[in-house]
Amino acid sequence: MTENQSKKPSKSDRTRAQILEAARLLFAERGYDGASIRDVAAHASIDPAMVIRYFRSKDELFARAAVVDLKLPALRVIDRTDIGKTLIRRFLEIWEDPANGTGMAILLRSATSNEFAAEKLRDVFANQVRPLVAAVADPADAGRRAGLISSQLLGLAMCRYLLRLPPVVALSHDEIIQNVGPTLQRYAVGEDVS
Amino acid sequence: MTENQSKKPSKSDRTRAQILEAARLLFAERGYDGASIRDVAAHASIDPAMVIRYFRSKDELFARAAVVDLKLPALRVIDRTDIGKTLIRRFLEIWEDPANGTGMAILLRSATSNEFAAEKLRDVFANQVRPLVAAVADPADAGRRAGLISSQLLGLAMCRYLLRLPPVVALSHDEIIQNVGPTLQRYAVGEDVS
DNA sequence: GTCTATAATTCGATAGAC
DNA sequence: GTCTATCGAATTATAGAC
Repeated sequence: MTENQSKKPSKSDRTRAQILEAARLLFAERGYDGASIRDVAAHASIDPAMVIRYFRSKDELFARAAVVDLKLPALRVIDRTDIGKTLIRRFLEIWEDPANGTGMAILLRSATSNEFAAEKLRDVFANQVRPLVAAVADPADAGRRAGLISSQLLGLAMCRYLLRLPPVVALSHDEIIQNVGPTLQRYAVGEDVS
Repeated sequence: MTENQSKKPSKSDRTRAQILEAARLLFAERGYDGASIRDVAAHASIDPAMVIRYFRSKDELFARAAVVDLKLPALRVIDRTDIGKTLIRRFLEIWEDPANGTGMAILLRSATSNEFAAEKLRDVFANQVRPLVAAVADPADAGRRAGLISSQLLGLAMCRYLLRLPPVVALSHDEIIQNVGPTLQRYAVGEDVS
């Protein structure tokens, strides 16, 4: 934070990056409790003490690893009549891209048993998903609509990428877009009730 | 298993039931890793050694606690035109009933980081959800349709009961039925693609 | 049937040599 | 900057007294 604001990729930086990469991989695969500092160190081929030296504690390491930027603002200028398909396409891009998909997997894998992860996931909803919905729908309904959209998308992620339910894993991108797109379209801009 | 097939609720049986009830509550709230045998014992007001004596191991205790019977076969004789609303109503009944809701919470809370829980949840899908869908839809499509239905229902459970996303918690039963019902209806018997 | 005492691991984190 | 050695706490599980 003090010295390296421009060029040199010092050895410290590379070691730190290696630790963080190993941590992201293991947290995404096994969750917070299932990935020990010793596991992370072994996967990064360094000593466990180095993990603490660079990140102070396991909690801080997890906090650095659990960073998500869905880059949804780029979707703001879209056609309201196609928002359902646009959302589900972006969802597939995010989850099947190594960087963003890993970030979401880290949060979702631990959110059921780790309050910090749960809070971070609620933050992603409040700061990234809901504002997008508010931009295309009545702001008064945005919370409820964004909640319904999130319920479908988190459930799909659970079944396809974490729980790996065979029939959901087997779905092609086109099948997902054709089936889930209309659901999201209705949740986002369809006529609502009471 | 050997002696008590009829009447007496012996002290053993009562102790065993107390342990199991405490375990179900804590597994549902904190997940497999978060609920220790010591926690369970303390909550049942007995000694930790008793938990092992009655259930042999933590794994076996979890297996006994993670029992789910959704009682979906009772839904088989329903109108195809109303299956969406019927399913979402049954979903709300299950999750907001202390017995069944706790069972599902136990599985879902741990399924992301515990392979046994994940396998049990896949079993519930294969043996309880999918057969119901196969009874009302083309059996050739049953897996895909049941997978889509599960993605919406598990996602709703995650957002409402585990993650507790505020806008989803705030939804009334009627709002959920009105919004999610049509989604499930289309997944169950709507025209499909590719 | 219940509890005390403890074995055997595993974990996160620290101290200090080099 | 990296590693060895280890501490202290928590865990599951066992042995045995009462």
